[in-house]
This record gives sequence, C-alpha cells and structure tokens, in this order.
Amino acid sequence: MAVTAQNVDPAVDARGKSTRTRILDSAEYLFSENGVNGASLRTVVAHAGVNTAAVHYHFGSKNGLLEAVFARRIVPIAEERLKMLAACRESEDRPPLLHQIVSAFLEPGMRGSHGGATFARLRARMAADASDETRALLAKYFDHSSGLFLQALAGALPHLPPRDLHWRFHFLLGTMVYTMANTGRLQALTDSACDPSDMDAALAYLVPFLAQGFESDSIPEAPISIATVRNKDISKSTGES
Amino acid sequence: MAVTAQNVDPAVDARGKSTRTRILDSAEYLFSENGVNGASLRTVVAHAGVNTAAVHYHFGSKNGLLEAVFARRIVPIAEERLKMLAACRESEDRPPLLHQIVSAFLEPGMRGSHGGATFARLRARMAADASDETRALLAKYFDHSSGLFLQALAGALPHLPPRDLHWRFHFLLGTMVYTMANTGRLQALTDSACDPSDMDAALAYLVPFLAQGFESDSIPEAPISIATVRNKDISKSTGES
DNA sequence: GATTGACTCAATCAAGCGTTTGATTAAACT
DNA sequence: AGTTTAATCAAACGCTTGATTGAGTCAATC
Repeated sequence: MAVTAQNVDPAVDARGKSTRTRILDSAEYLFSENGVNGASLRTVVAHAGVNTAAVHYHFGSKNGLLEAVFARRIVPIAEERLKMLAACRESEDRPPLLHQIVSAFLEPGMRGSHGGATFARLRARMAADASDETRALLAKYFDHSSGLFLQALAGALPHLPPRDLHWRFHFLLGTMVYTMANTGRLQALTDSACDPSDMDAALAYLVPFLAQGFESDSIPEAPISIATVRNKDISKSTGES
Repeated sequence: MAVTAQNVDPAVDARGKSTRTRILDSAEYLFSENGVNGASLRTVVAHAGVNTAAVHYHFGSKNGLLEAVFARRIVPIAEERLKMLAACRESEDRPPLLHQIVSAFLEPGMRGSHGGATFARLRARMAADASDETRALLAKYFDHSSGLFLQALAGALPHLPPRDLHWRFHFLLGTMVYTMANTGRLQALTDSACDPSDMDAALAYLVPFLAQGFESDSIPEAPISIATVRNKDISKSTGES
C-alpha cells in the first residue's frame, strides 16, 4: 500500500528480471492456471524464486498483487483498442464497417501482444468471478472503452434499438471471454478439429460470426417466438399444424 | 465414498428437508456465489445448519459434494434437452429450423425449471474453471448431448464445413455461459436498460442472434480479412506474419 | 567511510482449511 | 428382548493460508 509506484525496476536479478517482475509473471501464470483463490502466495513466491514478504512489500496484499497483474496488461490493451477504433473511423468506409469495429474491440486482448493466452485465461476467470473486488477492477479498466465501442456500434447500426444493441454486445463479450478461457470443451467435442488456443484462427471465425449476428433483425417488443416454439414442440412431440 | 446411493431422503428435518438436501441447497448457493474454492465447508454447514461431518458422511469429500450438487440439476437438464431436440425433429420443418435446435439446447438450462439463476451461475463458474476435475465433470454430463446437437446443427446447415460449425458451437456456448454468469457487466454499461437476470428476455434476444450468426458464410481457408484490417489500420504495430 | 533508503530474508503469527475420530442417538430388523 | 444399521454430533487432527516482524544486505549518496 505504501509502495511508491515505479516504472523502472531498479533491483535486477542475475537472470535479468527484477523481483517485482518475477512476482508479476508467476502470479499471472498461476492465477490464470488455478484461479486467484486456487493459487496461494506461497506457490507464487516458490515459482518466482522470491521471499514471501517481497509480495507484501511490493504489492501490499494478495489483492494488490492481483490488481497489479491485471493493470499491467489491461492498460495497453485498452489503449490499443481505442487506437484501432480511431483508425477504422478514418478508413474509407463511413461509418466504419461492423467487422472493423468488432475487430478493433477483440484483437488487442486476444492476440499475443499483451500477455497472450495466459493473461486471456485470467481475464476469463475474472469475468466469471462475480465478487465485488473483481467486478470493480473490470469496471475500472473497461467501462470507458466499452462505452465508446457501444457508441461506434450504434453508429454502424442506426436502426437497431438500444436494447437489442446492448444484448448483442453482451453476447459479444460472452464469446470473447469463453474463447479466451480456452476450457478445452471444443477439443473434447471435435477430436481437435480446431485449435481453441489459436487466437488468430478464433478471431477469423469469431468476427464474421458476430458481425452477422449484429446485423440480424431486431426482435419485437413482446417476444413470442420462444414461448411458441416451446409450447408447440415439447408438449407432446406430435407433429401438429 | 462408502455411502450407498439413495434416491429417497429418509431422515427429514422439522422444516421438511433432509440433511442431505439442506447441504445440497446451501452448497449450490454458496458455491455459485463465491466459487467452489471461495466457499468453505464450514460456511456451507453453517448455512445449512448441520454438522461438518455430515458432509463427509453423505458425500465423502468436498469434491463429492460438488459433483452431487452438479449432477442433481444437470441430469434433468440434459434429459429435457434431448426431449426438445426429438420434438423439433418431428415438427413440420424438415430438417428442423436452426432457431428450434438452438432453443432446444439453450432453454432447459437457462429457464427457471432446473435450479434457476443460482445453478446457472455455478455452471458458468465451472465452465471458466479449467481444473481437471471440473472439466471431467462437464465432459461426463454434457459430451453426449452436445454431440447430438452438433449433428442436428450439421443437418440444418449441410453446406457448412465442420470446422466452422465447431467454432460457432463454441461461440454459442460462450454466449450461454456468459449470460448465465450474469456478471453485471451489462447493467454497468447500459444504466439497466436490460435485465441480464431475466433469462426469458435473454433467450428471446439470444436465439435469433445465434441463428443469424450460424447462417453466415463460411470463411475461406486462409483468412486474410483480419490481418488486412490490422496491418492497414495500426500503423506502428510490429508487422508479424 | 558512514549513512541512508530500497530491498530481501528466515521465522513466526493467528486464523482458517478439509478431513477424521469416537461417542451418541433413533429407528429397523431378528 | 437384543442386535444392527443409518445418521448426527462435538472435538480435534495436521496442514495451509495471508500477513507481519525485525534483522540483515547492498548500492548510492553525502
């Protein structure tokens, strides 16, 4: 808590990494692999080859360490998102194409440049964790850019009611988080027909899928289709009318 | 471990619930609220008003308790899924419409009949948890029905390559899990324009969104669109590939 | 060369963890 | 009646948890 923020790591280990950085790297890996609750500080310091007290000296607490791990990666991701959004605003397509906006939102976090699959898995875990601290962290670093992207999407889909737009953005977040989580369910079902840890491939399939979904018709106020299908098809399994 | 399985709860509490059921209910609630690692057996037994040893007597271990919590809800869900799939196979549309298949997959788990939002949140947590035991649980109870649904989807989309189909099914799982997790991110962004805990509304928006996404064109073998956008719009990015 | 301040260390703390034990109850069977 | 069995209980087990302490290291500064 009382540690002054420092961008340069002064004390450098023989292998070229400061204690601070080694702790961050190990925590990022173990948190993403076993969950924040599932990875103890002792396993973190053992993996990093440092002392237990170093964690509290540098980060104050386990939660402070989690926030440091999170912020280190998330700040550049949010910046690149905004940069890509601005870039596709200046493209020849006005307003920008849907898939350009979706790409600008998804790529920075899913491609390898910012922590890679390890950090992506940690993000996915945090998204599933509904605790107040985690939710505050996500909101603190993501609300601004998400709001701007909602605006951009609304500009590209001027006839879509806000409610539909919000739901579809919600679904977008779901596909992103689940893909980043890389839980192996996909491989279990398909005999490894596709590699879910290949984020480039995932993006290539995900962006068109989402763009198409975003462009579907808005649904009417009183949604009757689901109830109709349900009542019609499940009740007696008779091919009626 | 040495406990014989029993479907009827013999010893019933004054309030009409057996110790076994009270433990299951409390564990389901606390596991979904705080995660399996985040909820200790002591908080579970305190919430249930039973003794610590009762958990080990009835379920053998904490993991045994988790599996019991999971199996109690998931078996009827999987059954209803297959029933709905069979029902829409006998509808007048041959092959069944895409949104019918998607509904048959999503509804049983998301609507209130099988544990409701509490169990849905637990499922979402388990999906994000990549531990081996959790993955084994999900595979044990879900692989069969998921495989059948993949077949049905392939029948409704005969021209779609298997790889595209698998990816899109993966995305479907993502939207489902994330919506069930109900993390509150949606409300944070939209000033509660839509209520993410209203699963009926969620389904009404989700099914058409997914059906539309499933019907998008398959992407070519060498995906160039993403890389093109990226290299064109991000000037100073390190040009890889 | 002494001092300072950033940093690391081994040792320790109270609290909480999942699990086990042996005794006790109450109903069921012989 | 006596025996068996399922179920519950209080208490404790050994271990791990996040956090703290105070002494020590060492390069930079005065």
